[in-house]
Amino acid sequence: VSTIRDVAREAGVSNATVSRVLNGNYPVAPETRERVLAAVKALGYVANAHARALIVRSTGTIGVIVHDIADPYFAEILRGVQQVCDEHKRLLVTCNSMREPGREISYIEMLRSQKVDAVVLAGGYVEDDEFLLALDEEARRLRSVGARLVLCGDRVVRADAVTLDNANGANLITLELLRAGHTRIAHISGPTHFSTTRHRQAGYTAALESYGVTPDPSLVIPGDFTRDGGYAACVKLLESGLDCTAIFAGNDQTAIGALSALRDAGASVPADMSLVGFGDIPISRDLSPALTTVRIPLGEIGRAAAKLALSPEDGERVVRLATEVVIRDSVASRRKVLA
Amino acid sequence: VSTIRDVAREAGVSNATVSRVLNGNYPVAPETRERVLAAVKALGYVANAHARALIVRSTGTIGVIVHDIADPYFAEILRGVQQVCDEHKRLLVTCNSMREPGREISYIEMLRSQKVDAVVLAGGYVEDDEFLLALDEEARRLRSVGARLVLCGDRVVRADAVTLDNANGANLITLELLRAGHTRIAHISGPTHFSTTRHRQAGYTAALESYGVTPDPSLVIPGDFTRDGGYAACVKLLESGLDCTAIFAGNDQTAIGALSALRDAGASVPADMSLVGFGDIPISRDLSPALTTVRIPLGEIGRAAAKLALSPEDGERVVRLATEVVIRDSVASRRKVLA
DNA sequence: CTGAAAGCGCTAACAA
DNA sequence: TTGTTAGCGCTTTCAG
Repeated sequence: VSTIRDVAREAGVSNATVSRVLNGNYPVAPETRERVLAAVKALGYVANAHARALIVRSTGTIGVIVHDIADPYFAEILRGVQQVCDEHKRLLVTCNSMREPGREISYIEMLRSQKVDAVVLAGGYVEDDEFLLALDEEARRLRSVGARLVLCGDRVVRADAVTLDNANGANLITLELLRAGHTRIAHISGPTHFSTTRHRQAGYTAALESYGVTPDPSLVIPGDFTRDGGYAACVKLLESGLDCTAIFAGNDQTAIGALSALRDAGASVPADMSLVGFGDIPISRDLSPALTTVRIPLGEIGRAAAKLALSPEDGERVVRLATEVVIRDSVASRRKVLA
Repeated sequence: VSTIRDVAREAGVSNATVSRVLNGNYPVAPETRERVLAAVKALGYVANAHARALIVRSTGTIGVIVHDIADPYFAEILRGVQQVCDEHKRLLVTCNSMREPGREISYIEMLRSQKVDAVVLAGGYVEDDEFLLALDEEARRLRSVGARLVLCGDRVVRADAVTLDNANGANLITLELLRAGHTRIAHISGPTHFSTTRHRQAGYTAALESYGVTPDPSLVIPGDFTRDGGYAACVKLLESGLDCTAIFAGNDQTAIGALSALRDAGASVPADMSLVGFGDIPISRDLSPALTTVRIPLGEIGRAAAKLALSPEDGERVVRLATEVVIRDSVASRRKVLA
């Protein structure tokens, strides 16, 4: 429990001198400097970050709120954020909202009380007026103390953002299925009220229409972006007896669940059923069959978000990241079958 | 940027009264209370956590250091820690050491300056004297300010710990392979100098010997506990032309890499090669074939560690968690083949 | 180059 | 029940 005073006494100087040595932003005699450093090491002294934060404007801390830390999607984003934070010697505070919008607001408030330099909100946002209003208000308050809110995904309120063209990605991957000759394509969607869910479904529908196939509402099964949700949705799809030859899962976790459901049902992928996902989380390539999916530059999202969070200039910047289809082995061509 | 004084002025009371309303640990007239609460809401006031931390003993924050946030192994532990922290309304600060011991020490120091109530060190520890000495010193310092260090894995220094019988788990899974008739069993191990690596390898060797098969050093290939490391090690194993019928991967990530290497080499699992892992991360059951592995109660480790971190009573407590073999589809019986 | 002193925003005695 | 006041440990003018 040693304070700056203890170090000062040990080194035979004033506490102001110790402070100057530690912060290195002021001239100090080399010899004095040595003595102070020796005292610091001897006592294992580290400055009280809170006392410091009371004075200095920046705490060097940034907060990030994710839906679920153990979901590879967020884990990869988080790793990107961490990377940039480490490079800049910033501390990262992680919070799990478990997909509860109310908790996200509470966390922002908590982070605000911690005087973080910025908060990164990673993940889809529920499209609910009350939530959006509260979020906007928090963004405003953060701004009023020189801090920032950075959104990842869709820019639902006025704030810095790293965005993704979810609709386009969904369009492209659906087109891939269409091009392979599939017309009865099921879609396991995400949680309702999430902008991500809506955009991906929109891209799917648009692709269908652009190919002249009328979207069949009974082919879109609600999911929740989790592995178990994907499994359950796929079981439901199979039991319903709906005839489809391909499934577009709303995200990779959902695809993983669907893949296992298919396997458990004795259906072979892609021979009996083609399957695609969205996200390209690392495990996708190691699945059997390796998953054809939409690549989201997850790490890049995190890095870009962290850079926005750390750069002091204000003004609602938007970084737009591209998605691309990555073809692997989970789609079979129906043309060949027909030929 | 409103302070407690602004709220006090707005409500027409003193700052002490505001403090009492907010902390709710002192009698305040209901009518006054209402006025204060109204002012708080109107101003969007949240107390400055740092000013508070300067006075109150506990900051309600706990820090956790993991090797890699995006590794499912640590992500699951982290989720457990988060869960308990949420239940107790504690803030969690997450740090990534990227497997660098030096960085772990730096992080503990940083967390100490943040006056966290405890730091949880999740993951294997390098068995290096300098590191261990530094770690022990940090544990002592943490203790001296009423904080705690909680270890997950092996109890390498005097501190609270959640331990795991790695040797036993490795022994059991190797026995499983032996029982299926395999005698030429390769082992892809972990990073050198990690206690976890050593213990798992020891369990493997012991199992072999208990079955009367002499361990062949050329069958243990160094790995690094990552997917790519597992892939590379497996390729090396295949190229070396060593005859083995089964592989015990040091952890599941390694097994995933090995599985892909095997697939890419055209070898079928388990028909051509049996494969087992260690950890039972969630994805293990979704692999093809589903992976036979050693189950580690990852979430439970996190929860137990968090509980130790939050419980004030001191005194180097050790929570011992059990591992168990979970049989899935990646091991083939060689007896049948011979029969 | 170094020291003395003010004060960051809050809580906790101590008074009233 | 409420207000006044003394710090928590640090940084930062302002003197010297």
